[in-house]
Amino acid sequence: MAFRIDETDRKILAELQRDASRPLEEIARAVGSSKTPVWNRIRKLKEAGVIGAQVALVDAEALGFEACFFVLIRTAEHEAEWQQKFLKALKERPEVQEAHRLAGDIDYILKVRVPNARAYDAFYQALISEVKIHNVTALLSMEEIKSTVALPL
Amino acid sequence: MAFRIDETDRKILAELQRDASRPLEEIARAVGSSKTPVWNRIRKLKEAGVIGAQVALVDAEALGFEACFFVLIRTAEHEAEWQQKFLKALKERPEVQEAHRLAGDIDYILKVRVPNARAYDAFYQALISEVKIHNVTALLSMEEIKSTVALPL
DNA sequence: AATGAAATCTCACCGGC
DNA sequence: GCCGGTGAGATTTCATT
Repeated sequence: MAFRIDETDRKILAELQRDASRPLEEIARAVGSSKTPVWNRIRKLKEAGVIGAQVALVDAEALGFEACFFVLIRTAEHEAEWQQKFLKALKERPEVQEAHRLAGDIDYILKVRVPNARAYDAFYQALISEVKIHNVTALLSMEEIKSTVALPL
Repeated sequence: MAFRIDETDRKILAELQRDASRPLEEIARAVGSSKTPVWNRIRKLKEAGVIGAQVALVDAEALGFEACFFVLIRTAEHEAEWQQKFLKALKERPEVQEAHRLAGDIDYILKVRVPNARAYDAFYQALISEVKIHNVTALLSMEEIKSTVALPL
């Protein structure tokens, strides 16, 4: 199911991951080709779902989202019904930017972005009132050293 | 320093975080305004750095990036020189999508995206040979339940 | 099949009101 | 804040390799 990518596709994706707002002609020049072939490749990559949405990145700090937590979750429950409810809760809460189910000791990790510690506590209280959770550890970020959505192509 | 945002700005940012490829007129309609005022607001938000780059989101799975690790790091070293070297290493490695310095017991958390477990091991070996690290725990993601860059505006 | 020229059409951007 | 003009650039077609 992994989409077949050649070197030119790879370069195009790398460019679009960096800055998708530039004119097609500039992208084409950057990858050493020209408009039409690059445009056709981009179209195919979009059709195949390799390229998804095109979004504007917004500065969290500038808007006062000063707190970022990584939340490690252990649960006693492993029934399908409980999991359904838990996943639904995560997907519905916009402060959850990432949620992964893990292998091993810890069952889930979340990345939660909120204005301040108080807002995190509100989130936490709401979550544990919705679903039963065995053990929670919150790691508070002091400094965002690096943050990118770009894949290492 | 937090930029002053009103309700209309908030709606505009929410739209641009969802899909920045739509024509200005559509954005304007979605936020209940019209082209000129929306355009002026977007310009100001860009000048203020609230809106950063515009990027294409690329599907990691479709390109064979099947493995995602969260790496918890404890270190004995806390001197400036060591930290410099460590941060530099993280910033230079493209497989590190996120890196945060933490408060508390664990010093750093990384999010590392690689094609497979072998590639993670290569990354890990390279990292610990560059800088001395006291203790590392890798959490392997089995399932990406949610992943968004959008802030909960 | 891939390219590049060229034609058309959409829309960002900037003026007047 | 609305309206409309202008030109850049996206999208399509076509001739060429």
